[in-house]
Amino acid sequence: MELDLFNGLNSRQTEAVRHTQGPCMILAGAGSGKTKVLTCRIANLIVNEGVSPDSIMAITFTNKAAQEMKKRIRNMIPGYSGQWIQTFHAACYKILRMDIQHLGYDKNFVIMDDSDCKSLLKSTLKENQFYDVKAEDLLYPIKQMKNRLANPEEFFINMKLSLEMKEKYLQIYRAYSRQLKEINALDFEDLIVLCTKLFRNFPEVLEKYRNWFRYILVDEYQDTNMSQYDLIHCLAERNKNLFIVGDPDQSIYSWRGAEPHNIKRFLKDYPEARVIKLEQNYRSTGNILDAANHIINYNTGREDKHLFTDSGPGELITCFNAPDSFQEARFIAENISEALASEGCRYRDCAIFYRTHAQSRVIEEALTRRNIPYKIIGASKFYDRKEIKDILSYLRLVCNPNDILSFERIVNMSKKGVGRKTLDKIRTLAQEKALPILEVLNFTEEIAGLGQKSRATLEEFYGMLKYFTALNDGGSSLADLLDAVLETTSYKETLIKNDHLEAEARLENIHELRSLALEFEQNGGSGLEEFLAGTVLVQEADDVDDSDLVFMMTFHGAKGLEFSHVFMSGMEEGVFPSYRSESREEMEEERRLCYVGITRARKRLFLSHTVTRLLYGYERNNAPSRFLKEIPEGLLKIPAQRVYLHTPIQEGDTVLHRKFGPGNVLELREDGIIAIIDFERGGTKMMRLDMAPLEKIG
DNA sequence: AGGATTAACTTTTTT
DNA sequence: AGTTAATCCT
Repeated sequence: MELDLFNGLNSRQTEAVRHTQGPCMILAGAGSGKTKVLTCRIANLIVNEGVSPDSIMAITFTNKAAQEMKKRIRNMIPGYSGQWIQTFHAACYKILRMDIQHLGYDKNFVIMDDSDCKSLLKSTLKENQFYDVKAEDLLYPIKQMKNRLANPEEFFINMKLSLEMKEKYLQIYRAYSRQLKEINALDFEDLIVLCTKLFRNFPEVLEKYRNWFRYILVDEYQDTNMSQYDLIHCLAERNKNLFIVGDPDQSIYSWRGAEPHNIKRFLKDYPEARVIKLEQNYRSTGNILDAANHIINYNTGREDKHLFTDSGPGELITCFNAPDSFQEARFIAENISEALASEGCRYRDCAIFYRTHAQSRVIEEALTRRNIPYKIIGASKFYDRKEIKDILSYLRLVCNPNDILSFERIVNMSKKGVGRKTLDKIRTLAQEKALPILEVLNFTEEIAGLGQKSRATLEEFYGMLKYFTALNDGGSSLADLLDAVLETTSYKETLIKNDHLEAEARLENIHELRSLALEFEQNGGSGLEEFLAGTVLVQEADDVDDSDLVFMMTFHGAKGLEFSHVFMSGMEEGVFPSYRSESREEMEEERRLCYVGITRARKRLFLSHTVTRLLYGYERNNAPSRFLKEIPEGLLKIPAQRVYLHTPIQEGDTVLHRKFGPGNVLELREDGIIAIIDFERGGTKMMRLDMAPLEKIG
């Protein structure tokens, strides 16, 4: 019996889903149903072609995309495990957990996130007394070097720096690598790079995985970097069952090491590859699509690709020029209210995009004034939060007594008395004795010049960690372990004492961490190592969910999402495109970012720009974005200039003035810009409603 | 050792 | 403007 996977697919999609053997590249335009194609193809392979489910590997960039794929396939094939539908990093983690010993690492390695790496670099710089090098200056080149699988010597020598600096960089890089290895830690890049090393240097290991992964699919191929390309190529080059999906026009991460060129490289490496273009868009109205097509056509050297839709032109695109960013924000708020009232949409159908997070504050304020609920996506990540990092540091130290970063983070937390000097002594002793940093605390009497107070703190800390370690070794659950940590450290009490304002939110986060631990174990996860790896690999920020709120995010954060009403704010030269994008390549990436933004919209698109904007403490007069001029005028509708008020005010309303207190609105003049108000304190005044600090209270 | 002040920045951040 | 890191001061 053939599962009907082809119902509702167009001919191109069907061709893609039916593709079974050999290399294939799908050029999938925005909203053309690429996830459908990916999931249906996997289902087709399993159900109709008899392929074993676990011999299929599907790689994504985000956990969200991986989850979504698993979910959709499970809808077609109940009980499907999808254990190799993973992000690049998670898949590599799984492989390395099985085979990293070939490379001389321990199986229980830990993963360091970027802030950990930065701290590590900082301490390395200090040790070497390189005061003229900043950790950030090194972090990016090191990542870039690893992403490109470059030779360190060559890479640093080719940097545009003085010879002395190049040598310093190389020296720090070596010290950094040594230290990572010493504490049995891998950074994000290592996960990929070490996997390729494993495959290249140990043919029998590669053979095992090649036999395992008979079919490989890669999503968002335009975002792969060189090491990721190499990884996939290693696995696929023999049987060539490689199915890649990508859209060069949505490549917006080249600044992070992605090489969109990999799409062309794929065709060189697999000249026999079948290429299928998905150009029919099922998301946006004709006008929106038209605008997107016009803009992206300004980029050079594009593959010929033109999105079309069967749906009608729809509404025109609204383009508003606001006097300042405050009125731009009110324009957005008012149009959201209007859409809710007259078009029957919900808050969650609306999204506001901006180029930088700094732009969100003014908009938030306007939404709050109108009582519009909103949620900011992607601003602060859960596992980046201080309280979470603190608590996790205890667990990490239980796992890995070498974890010097976690140690330094928490050793001075509950009881004070350990500062820079003492830490230096501990570090030195650890080196002398070649002991893990934690175990040095067993020898506090050997630390010269240690005060009574410091010693007491250290000994208590050591006892605490031994207790946690015993709990973990005794097989206690993660939730119990977390409770023990919270209890013994009095973390909550300290939090409330020191941090009245944010304590509640922080406590909530700690609670959430406990839930995550419970969930991890309920889903069959086991072991502190794997849980901790998950906390690094799943950097989940606040996510678009089922709640009925307006979503606010950067253009980058909008990729992969869709909303019926989209507001693109700050469409100004210097803001979007960013003033930092100077070269043609950078400008074209900004344009692709704009293309991504526009193609998120289903029904209505609102573009706005301002005459003057307050940004970084200065008022700036920005010209309208070049992207606005790239949209044919016929697609645009320019609303009449009007003043957007904090709150719509009518005659007879009661208002509250910041200085004069409550008052009654007697009369409105000049189309409602000017009001005559009778204040209880201060008498009758005439004021401009767009300037005055007024709130409507009745 | 730890709080207080000042200087230095500020694009985007899938893992 | 607003945040964060580095430095100074007690």
